[in-house]
Formats: sequence, C-alpha cells, structure tokens
Amino acid sequence: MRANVSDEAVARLKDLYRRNQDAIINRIHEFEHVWKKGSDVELFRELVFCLLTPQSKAKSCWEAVTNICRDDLLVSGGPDQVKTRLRSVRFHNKKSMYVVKARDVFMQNGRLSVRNLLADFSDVFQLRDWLVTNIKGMGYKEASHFLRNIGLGNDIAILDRHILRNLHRFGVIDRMPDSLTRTRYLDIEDKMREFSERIAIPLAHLDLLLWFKETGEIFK
DNA sequence: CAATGCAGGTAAACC
DNA sequence: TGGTTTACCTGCATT
Repeated sequence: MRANVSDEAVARLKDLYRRNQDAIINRIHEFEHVWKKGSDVELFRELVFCLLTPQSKAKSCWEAVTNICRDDLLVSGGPDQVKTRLRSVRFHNKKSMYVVKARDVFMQNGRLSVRNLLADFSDVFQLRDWLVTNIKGMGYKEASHFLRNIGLGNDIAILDRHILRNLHRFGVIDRMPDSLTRTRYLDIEDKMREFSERIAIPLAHLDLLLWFKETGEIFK
C-alpha cells in the first residue's frame, strides 16, 4: 500500500488532534455538564442559539441570546421584544418567530419543560427527528448542533459547510452536496462515522477538531 | 467611502 | 414523492 496525499493529510490531522485533544475533551465535558446540571432555561438557551446561527456569526448569536436572557425575555418575551434583541443576527424577522414558536412547544403548565420532553426519547436519532419535525427553523444540522451543545451529540455529526468541505478534502464524500435532504444527511453522517473509526478519532472529537482546523478556535 | 465577501441553513414553492 | 431552487435579509471586516 503506497502512501498518498490523503494518507498524509490524515497524518497531519491526527497530529493536530494529539496537540488539541485535551481542549476538545474539556469542551465536550462542558457540553455534557449542561445536560447533567443545566436548568430548563439553560437548555432552552442552547436551542435558541442554534435557531439563530444559520448563515449568521456564532458570536453575534450568542450575544443576542445573552441579551434576551439579560432582559428576562427568554420565557416571556413576545416576537417584537425578541426581534429587537436580534438586531445583529441575520434573518431576525423569521428567527424571532422561530424562537417564540419553539418556546410554545416546550411549555407545559405554564413553565418551560425542556428536559422532561427530551428525556422521553430512547435514542438520540429519534430525538433529532422529533426536533426537526416539531421545531420550525430547525433542520438536521442545527438539531445536531443543539444536541451536541447539551451533551447528547456523541453519536451524531454536525454537517455544516466547514465539515462538509473537509469531508470532501479527505475523500470521505465525492463532492460537495448542493442540498442536504434527510436521506443524504444520514448517508454522509454514516460516512463520517466510518471515517472517524478508521482514523481512531471519536465522531464528536472529529467535529470539534475540523472546526478548530478551519477557524482556529473551539467555540460552540 | 463604496464595493465586496461572508456568516456553523431552513422553509416553502416548484416540478 | 423527493430532489432542486429561491427567499429570507443584515452586520461586519476587508479591500
């Protein structure tokens, strides 16, 4: 077996992993802490963040979430009140509606019950399907992003443009998909899972690693 | 200062 | 029926 470009790229990736493994593991522990100890508000805050991020800057989105919480509008704020806190977020007209609608889904007897609802599911794939079906504005990528951020993402992939570009570079997928249907998402997710097993980097670690490789930071 | 590129995509309409 | 296209829409950094 002759070494090729892909093998060298994988070797560099594994090296990058060795040098950042501790930071990655620490970050994943922080995610898991949200599910273990976080309140319903904290869980919902992560969901709102993920509703905001499509085509937007993650940092601006998290600031917007912080502002909504600061003004105590996460649970009680109306669409207009939420919208004014999303000024720096792209597509805030639609996203402010998504936030308010999502909150209604998790309201039980006048209080936010995120944990109860999510804990009912036996596996994360069913849970993700449920989120995509019931939370308007949430597709497979952001549902996976949310689950990862609350510590339930060990066996799923967050197929954003950075990850897809890398999967293409590493020959995991033949070409960049121009759209991601459910079938295609699950198919590429399987291929990424096989890739992670082949190079002995856990799927959740691989996501953060590739993200770090592209942006130079481990954020959310 | 104007023009340009880019932000962790999704819903709905369309065929 | 499921894949593809289009609207959503703006702040911010760079040139």
